[in-house]
Amino acid sequence: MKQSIHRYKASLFKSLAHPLRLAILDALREGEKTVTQLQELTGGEQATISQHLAVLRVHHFITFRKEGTLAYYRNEDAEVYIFLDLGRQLYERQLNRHRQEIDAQVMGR
Amino acid sequence: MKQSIHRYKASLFKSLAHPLRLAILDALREGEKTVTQLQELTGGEQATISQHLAVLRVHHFITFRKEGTLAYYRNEDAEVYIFLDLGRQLYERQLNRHRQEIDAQVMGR
DNA sequence: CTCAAACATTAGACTATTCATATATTATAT
DNA sequence: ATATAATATATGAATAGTCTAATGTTTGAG
Repeated sequence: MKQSIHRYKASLFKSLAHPLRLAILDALREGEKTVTQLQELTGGEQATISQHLAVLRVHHFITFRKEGTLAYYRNEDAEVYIFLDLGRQLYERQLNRHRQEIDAQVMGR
Repeated sequence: MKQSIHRYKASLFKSLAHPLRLAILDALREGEKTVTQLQELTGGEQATISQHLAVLRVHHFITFRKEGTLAYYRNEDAEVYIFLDLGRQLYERQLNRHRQEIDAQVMGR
């Protein structure tokens, strides 16, 4: 049924729809990072980062390996980045459209 | 700053992260639809549909024209569909990975 | 002018997300 | 055995998103 596809797809989008999770994914573009490193790179609290990592793990965007007391997280599917980059194109076009709207309003006065 | 990009991008993803909104966008693939038609196609309540249409409008995914008492909605940026289709590929791969996980567990017993 | 149809908006209840705080857990060092 | 560092998890409060029901608005018909 189409509805269940939409439900699943929506949950996938939802799991990406958070600034900190996007920041984490971006940080992992350049390879493995520990939780502490991600904390420094993104400026989030330890617990908060762990929670967001858990969300990304459940959705198989990332995976990790333990080494001693450290946890090295890494991206699990490079295709996410194609997706995220396309998302970037999308919003850049939308920003332009938005600017044009405002310009039009200003000109119209 | 990167943070504001992540915030904006997250709000964009969030606006797509709802089953009914995805259903609406899918319904609009084949061209203009009135609110009543969208109601029939997606099975949502009138008010609910209108609210979700408003969300999609704010984010410039759709636009509309009025003709008499009818409102004809249509997609505003065809690139959304490239994006949505890529999303589909993403989750299909994840489903497969998930299935493999389960299989591995079953085999391991 | 009045009514009905199509749609939009508002208000409140309900549900889900998020964050911070506190508390586990695990591994290593002493 | 204890202490500490790194990470994870649980809990509750705050916030945001969603739905339903009711009300508004606009248009066209009669």
